[in-house]
Formats: sequence, structure tokens, C-alpha cells
Amino acid sequence: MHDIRLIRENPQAFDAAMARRGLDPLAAQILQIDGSRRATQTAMQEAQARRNEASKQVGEIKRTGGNADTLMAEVTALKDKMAELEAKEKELGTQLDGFLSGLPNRLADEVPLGKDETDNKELRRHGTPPTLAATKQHFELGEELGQMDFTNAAKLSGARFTMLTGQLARLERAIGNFMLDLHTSEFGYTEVSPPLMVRDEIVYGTGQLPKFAEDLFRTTTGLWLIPTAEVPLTNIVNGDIIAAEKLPLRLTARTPCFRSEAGSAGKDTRGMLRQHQFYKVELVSITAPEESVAEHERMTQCAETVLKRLEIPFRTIVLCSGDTGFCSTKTYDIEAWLPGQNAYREISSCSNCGDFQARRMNARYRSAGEKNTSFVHTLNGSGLAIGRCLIAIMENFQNPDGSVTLPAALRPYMGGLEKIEAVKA
RNA sequence: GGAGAGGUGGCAGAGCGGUUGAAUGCGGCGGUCUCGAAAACCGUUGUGCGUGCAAACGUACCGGGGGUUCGAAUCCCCCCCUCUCCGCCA
Repeated sequence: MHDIRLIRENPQAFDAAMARRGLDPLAAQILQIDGSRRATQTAMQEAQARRNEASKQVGEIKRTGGNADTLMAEVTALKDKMAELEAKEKELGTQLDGFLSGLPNRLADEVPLGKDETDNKELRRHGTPPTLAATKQHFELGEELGQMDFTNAAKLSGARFTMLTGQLARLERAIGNFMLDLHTSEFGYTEVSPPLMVRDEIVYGTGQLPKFAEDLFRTTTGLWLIPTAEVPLTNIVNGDIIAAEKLPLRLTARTPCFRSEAGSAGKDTRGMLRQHQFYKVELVSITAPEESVAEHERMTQCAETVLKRLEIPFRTIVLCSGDTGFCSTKTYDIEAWLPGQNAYREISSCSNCGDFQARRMNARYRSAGEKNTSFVHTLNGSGLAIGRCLIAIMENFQNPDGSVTLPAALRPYMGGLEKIEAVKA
């Protein structure tokens, strides 16, 4: 959500910022609605002031036993006008909010201009893609291992579901545990096990509503299944005023994520790269405004460390203006090397949302002794997507016989197992 | 799912149709006292929005939304949430 005052103060700057998002100038239209809303509000408040004054007089006259009929009639007459002004004010307010809540965040200055993912800029690489005798994709490996079952998943639930069994199922659990342990014990994140179903206003707070409702699943009771733990973790501060000394808040959670994947029909249909349901370890930070840029770098490092420990080659990119998400001022994607696809694929996305979500959530902080509050900054990042991490491990550590060697960091979580091999038929 | 109780300022807790943005206590801030501190005492202490250069003024807010009334924290309706008991259940 944008600050209407900033738009009033500098409409040209606002239009320039939105232009970087590929939007036509909007400030004039917004300010026109804003202006007439304020004029209506002033008129309404003047009428209310008169009503309050007259009503007070009525009370006094009645107490002394006088006749207040004239004044009462005046207020009655005022009511129609007031109702009208109130309705108009509300309508203009709704219009303005609807307008503003549908606009994406301003981008950080250094975000490169670009149209789509082809204009993203690579920042750094780590590790060397392995030279493999034979290269199979994860779903070939998984099915040969007899532990990745798309047939039964489809029987149970249709397309875009996977069922893991045996050591692969355990590996999924091990990866999540490994990531949570790393973030909590080495990076100071607090583990959270949040609700997976949330209310309208919560999904609004992190910006998925109103614009992206079709990407989400909704229960018959009107709750939304979370598309990422970013939603419950960030909204923990919804409506709160936090003491400055408690910042930054660093939270992590491993949760299932539910996504309708509307609009991605035909994309990544094979395998478990793009599913309606997947596990992810999420990182969320709530910071003071001046800390968020440094926190963004730190968070990205935390996510990169996971891949370093797992010995998976990756690269880190900064998304261009056209590819940066709705709420974000700046986003780093980390892409893991997938030998089966001979490409780097997204496995983490770390965003600094500035005060954009905080405004929607009305999440503020107060410094000790200060009277005023300010909006916090919010950041979120995957640390990492578990399903995609499993794929990366399988493809990078595959052996010619179809078995998968486990990276050393995961073996303690696998009961010392060094290699996943095919189950006996 | 059934029955009941309740949601008021940072917290606790009064108020139940008019001068109540809201008693009182705690906490916070400022001061007196003190070498300093504690205690005591005095004063002060909500937020959003609008108008205004400012001082200031106005307005809204007692879970949320409607309604009754000249006037609503107070009366009525709907919704949400919390708690207690019963039922069911991982």
C-alpha cells in the first residue's frame, strides 16, 4: 500500500516510480479522487459539528424544562444531508483504497530495468556443475528408485501432486529438519509452527489479496490455505506496535504451501518441480526501516548457506523491474543447478518489501521514550523450497546405476545413510 | 454442535441515554524531597483523519458492521473473537 501523502507531495516522483513498473501515469487520477474525498469529509465534519453543538443545547434546554422543538427539527433536517455526505465519503474512500491496494510497490533504485526474466542480472555463482556419466531428470531417477510415485498421486489428487515413499520421503523430512536447525542454531531465527489456514485480512496484509485471489485455495469456511509461510509469519505483527529493542524479529517455519498454479498450465508439467502442494522452509524478518537493506543481504546469505552446506552449485540473481513481485522493492533469486534440465532453476526468492506490507497490516514500532510510531519493514525469503532442493540433490548426486549419494550434511538426518538405492521389486 | 459469560485507554477495571475521550488503580513521563536512590507528594500521559504556515480547531474511534434517537461506550439487530461447562474428536 502506498502512502497517499507521498503521492500528494510529489506526484511526478510517484508516476516515475510506477513507470518503472510499466504503468501509465496515475497520480492525477488518484489525487482527483483524494481531493474530492477530502472535500466531502470536511463538509461532513462541519455538519457533524453543527449536530453535536445543537444536540448539546437540546440537552441543556430539556434539563431546565424548556422547549427544544426548533433545534430538534434542525438536526433532523441535517440528517439527510449528513447521510448523503457520509455515503459519498465512504464510496470515495473505498474507491481510493481499491485503487491504491492494487498498485505494486516502488522498486529500489538499483533494480535493473527489464521486461521479464530474461533481463534479470546474475550477481554471483558458487560451485561447479558436476560432470555426469549419464544425466537423468529427477522423475526418472525417482521412479527407478521406486520411491517417487506419480501414478498414485494422480489417482488420489490429480495432476501436480507427487507421492514420495521410503528413503525419498525421509529425505524430504531430513532436508526440512536440516534447514530449520541451521537457521535456528546458527542464524538466530525462531522456529514457528503456524496455522496453515488464514483469514481474508491476513492474506490482504501480505498482498496476495485482493489482486491474486485466483492463485490461492479457499476452504468452504472462507479461510485461505497459505501459499507460503510468509503469510502467517509476517502477519504475526499485524496491527501491532512493537518495542524497537525487540527488532529485528527473525522467524522461520517449515510448512506445506498450497498454490492453484492458475496460469501456469503446461509449464513444468512433468515431475515435482511445480506442484499444488509442496514443503518450504521460510525466513521472515521484521526490522526497523534503516536495517532492512542489510537484513536483505543477510537473509540471502542464510539461504545461500543451505546450498553451500548441501554442496549444490547455484547462482544468485537480482530480478529486473519486470520480474520483481508485487510487494517487493528488490528481490534476489537463488537458482540451483539442475543437471537434468541443464539449467539453473529457482530454489529461493528473497525480497525486501520495505513498508509496503506493514502499511497494509498497520504494523508499527516505537523507540523507547518516543511518542511517535513508524511502520516496520518486512522481508521474506525461502530458505529453501524443500521439494526443489530434493530434486537438486537427486540430480546433482546421481550415480550411473541410478542411486543417489547423500551430501554429508544430511547423513545425520538420515540415520547415517550414505546413498539412496532402488527398492527391491 | 448445545448452554452460558464476556470483549472499554499500555495493563487492570468503573461507567449502562446528555457536560464521558471516558472515574479509579497500576505503569510511563516531568517535578519536589535526597549526596544519590527508594518511598511519599505534585503535575502530566491514547490514536487516526481533516482544515491550517503555525498556534490551534474540528471530527471519528469503548471488538467489527448496521439501526433507534435531537443526542449512543450505554438501547436494538447481525457478525467476529475470547473464556467456562456439556457433547464429539486427532
